[in-house]
Amino acid sequence: MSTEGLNETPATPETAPSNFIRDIIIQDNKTGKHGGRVHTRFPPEPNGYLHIGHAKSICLNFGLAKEFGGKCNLRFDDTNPSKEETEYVDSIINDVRWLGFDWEDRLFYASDYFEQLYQWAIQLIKQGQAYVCDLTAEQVRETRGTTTEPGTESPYRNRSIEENLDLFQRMRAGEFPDGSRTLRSKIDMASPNFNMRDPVMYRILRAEHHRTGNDWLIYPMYDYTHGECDSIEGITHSICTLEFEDHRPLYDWYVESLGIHRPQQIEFDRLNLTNTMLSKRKLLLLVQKGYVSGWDDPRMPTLSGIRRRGYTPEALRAFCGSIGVSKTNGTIEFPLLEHHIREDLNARAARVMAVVDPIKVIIDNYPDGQTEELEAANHPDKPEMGMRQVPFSKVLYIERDDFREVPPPKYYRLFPGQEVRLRYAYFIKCVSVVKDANGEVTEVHCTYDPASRGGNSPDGRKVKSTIHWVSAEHALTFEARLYESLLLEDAPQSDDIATQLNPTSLVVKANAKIEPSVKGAAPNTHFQFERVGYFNVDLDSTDEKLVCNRTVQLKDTWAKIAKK
RNA sequence: UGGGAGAUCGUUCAACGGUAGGACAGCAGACUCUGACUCUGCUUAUCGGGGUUCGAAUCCCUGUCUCCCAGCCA
Repeated sequence: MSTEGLNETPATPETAPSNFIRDIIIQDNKTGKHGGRVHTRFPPEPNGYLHIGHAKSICLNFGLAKEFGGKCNLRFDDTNPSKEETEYVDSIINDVRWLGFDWEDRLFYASDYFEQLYQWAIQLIKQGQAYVCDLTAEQVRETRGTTTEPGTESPYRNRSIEENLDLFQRMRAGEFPDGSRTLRSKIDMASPNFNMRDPVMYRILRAEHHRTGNDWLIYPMYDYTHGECDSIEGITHSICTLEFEDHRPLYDWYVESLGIHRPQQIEFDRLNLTNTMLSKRKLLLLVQKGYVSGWDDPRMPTLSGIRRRGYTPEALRAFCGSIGVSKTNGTIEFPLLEHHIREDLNARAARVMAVVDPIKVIIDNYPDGQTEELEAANHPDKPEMGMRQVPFSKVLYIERDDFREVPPPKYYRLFPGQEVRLRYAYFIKCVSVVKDANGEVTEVHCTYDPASRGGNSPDGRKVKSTIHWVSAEHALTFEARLYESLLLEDAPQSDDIATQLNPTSLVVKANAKIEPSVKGAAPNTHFQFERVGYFNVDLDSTDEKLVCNRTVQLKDTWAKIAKK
């Protein structure tokens, strides 16, 4: 059986209300501000893997472009070679594509523009708006001033244009050691906005760049780079997160000073999720310190992690559409994400019976050695997904949690004297139990009602509960990986990640049992294990050993009742 | 105690001077061969104080609280 190639279900933007950025675009189109054009971009730095926070930005940028008949570029903001790697570039390309977006032939790199940026820097020098500064990093910091005091001007601020041109050219040529000089913009050391206090445009940095190799010894800073890249690409709306609000005056200063196309920077709030780390720096730490198996560990909030966990692009897009866009600094509750993956998988995932924590059930009055095939629906609401045969025999496994020797109040499942239905099979009644030396129940003995074959009794008798099962003889043994949040609930925010980790974020059930129909299912096939949760086949699966990840549990009303 | 940006149900997004609405969560019920799904119902909000107005979440003033900014990171 296979659910390969789950049908594409369209994201539902029409269910999402408008947002302030959409309103700005509508207004701009009305006034003809950008000639009715909409051109956005998603500009990650290739210094880590994309996470679900990036998904919000991706959906926003590509989504807006699509909605307004515009374009969206993918551009790598690769101006700091010391942190960037090709591995990250590749993963980002893969992840954006997986999410379902297409930049066509518009894949760019800030490094594509290094020469142009250099020429523009010369222009600013010639315009008297940039100068080479010999101050050390520490001196620059000391002279920057404070929130209440203005900074002091660099003694090198008034060098002649000729000297600046010469020095800058020699910076590029490699005549000076790393960190010894910078090119700075000549703006206003007394500005209340620190970004305007003669910001650094270029630093000397001998580091191999993942694309330009050792061609450059000087690298442009983000602020000097971003607006110009947007400008070159004809970006109309440059959408970024809130922390860049203070940078907007500088963004504008560069494109205006250069006299080039001026895109419009708009800031929105970055995604925060309860109980979830969404900082590249901390995620890198988790990987480096080995707290997770890698960037694609299914507990990671990276796109590669949640993909491996079994989240679908459709669910992610629906989630991103549902959370809205604003400037409020909020935190989305994780259950909203879970709602969207359940909604998607409920509609599409094939049903299957699997027992994660097995306990043996023996049907005393069932003939020894007999096997029969029972018919089961692959999806309760989708007959077109077909039926399958599930083998039944005398010895079965059921979920340990579906049997209690002493039932708590409102417990509908199996206990001595109680009759339940085995899904698609028979009514069974518990008659006795066998225990080991420790008093643990090892076997539950039942009798079945042959007249109830298929799951209904001709006498109209009702049972309170239907439970899932597998035939011991026919079941496949598999490894179920049960995930919980990587972080402890209410973990205090701190850099000491170790103390915040949930010790049960991964529980491996090596002896889980599943019906034989799943044999050979391809990696990342999604299933609903009935009454347990949504699972997908993990990459670690082999022909000999099936490994499944629990994507998310089914909602569990019983768990709530039991708690009370 | 400088500058920038915010504040609407528990959470989040809407309402753009004219009935405060949706989603998630929660609660109660119906249905059910998944205690799932689905369906029904319910609870709960305009940060405080002033003003303008026939009418204010929306405009004005004022106070409070939260977030961001002093990398040669992005």
